[in-house]
Amino acid sequence: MTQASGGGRDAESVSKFVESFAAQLVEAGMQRMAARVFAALLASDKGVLTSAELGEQLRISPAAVSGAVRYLAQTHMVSREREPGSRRERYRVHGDQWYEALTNREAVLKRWEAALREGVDSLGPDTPAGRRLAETLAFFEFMEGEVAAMMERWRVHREKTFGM
Amino acid sequence: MTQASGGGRDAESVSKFVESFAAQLVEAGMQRMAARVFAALLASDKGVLTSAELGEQLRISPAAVSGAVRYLAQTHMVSREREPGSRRERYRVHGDQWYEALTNREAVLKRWEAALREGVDSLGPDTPAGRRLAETLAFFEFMEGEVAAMMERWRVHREKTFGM
DNA sequence: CGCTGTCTTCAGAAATTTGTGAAGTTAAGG
DNA sequence: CCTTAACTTCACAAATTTCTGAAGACAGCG
Repeated sequence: MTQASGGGRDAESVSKFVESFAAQLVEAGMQRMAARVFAALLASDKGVLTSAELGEQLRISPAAVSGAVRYLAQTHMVSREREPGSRRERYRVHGDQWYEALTNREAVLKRWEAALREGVDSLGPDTPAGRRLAETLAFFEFMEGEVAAMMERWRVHREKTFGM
Repeated sequence: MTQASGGGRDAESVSKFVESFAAQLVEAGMQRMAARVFAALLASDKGVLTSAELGEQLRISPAAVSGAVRYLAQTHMVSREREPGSRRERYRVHGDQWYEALTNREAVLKRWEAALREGVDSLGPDTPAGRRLAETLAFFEFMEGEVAAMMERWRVHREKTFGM
């Protein structure tokens, strides 16, 4: 049997969750196919699916899977594994790694900071606009440190709550 | 004179910063016009511009300004002010309010949490996938508290650094 | 060495998003 | 009230993005 009672793991329940969570991700700016693939992985039993499984479950072409997976791997939301002795590839969501990646807007922050620094510079640090930019810059610099500390606290909290 | 020496506030310096900062915002998912309008406000002397000024500086139609400003106001990145005794409207970036808004993904977080909760429920809390979703949910709940505390620390830090 | 399963790349069709001009709405000023 | 400045809404053209089928590349296997 695929599934029996109550809180079911039947195809429809899974699909319902996948689509609704993906919709949230899309709204937050993620590409649609990437979001759907990611949600499908999250909802899978092992946290691992092959390209074919993804394609079948989501009803999308191999090309779409390929594109989505490339994006997800680049942003470290999933990792790819070569199933040894086969040309199949498997994609895995690492459970605790992906939201760290989510927080890893670090690269993004760095670029924002660079743009702001240039702005302070070119508008002049003593102009009102320059001061405004400088304060914004300070905020991002502050954030960067805080986020790191926060993730550390999360790890501790996680151990306590979910055991290791 | 509009500007004299060195770190110039000439139209070109401003425009260069505006476009480059806007580009970063776009890359992070913001609509292009909204990003440009916002950057222009950030780089303005008073942090306030009228619709006409925005349109002229960015070379965009009133319709585009209107759309951008609506988005920015909805997300609390800027506030609108009726200039009293005139039909002009002015848009202001609040210097210290907008990045609080940036952090106010709270509404977003809430919706993610809702979707995850539904997922845990429908996949079953004792399935591997259910447990994975539950942990993710816990992460977001943890985040929500942390972000609030972090912003409080920023306010303190800000006072110290920039005076009150 | 050639066959075959699997992923990737590519060109183009389809859908979506974006920005504009023009018409519509609102309210200040005479 | 009527006029008119200022913002908003709307329909559409243009640009961009998205997804697919088909061809290509790569690597196991016989």
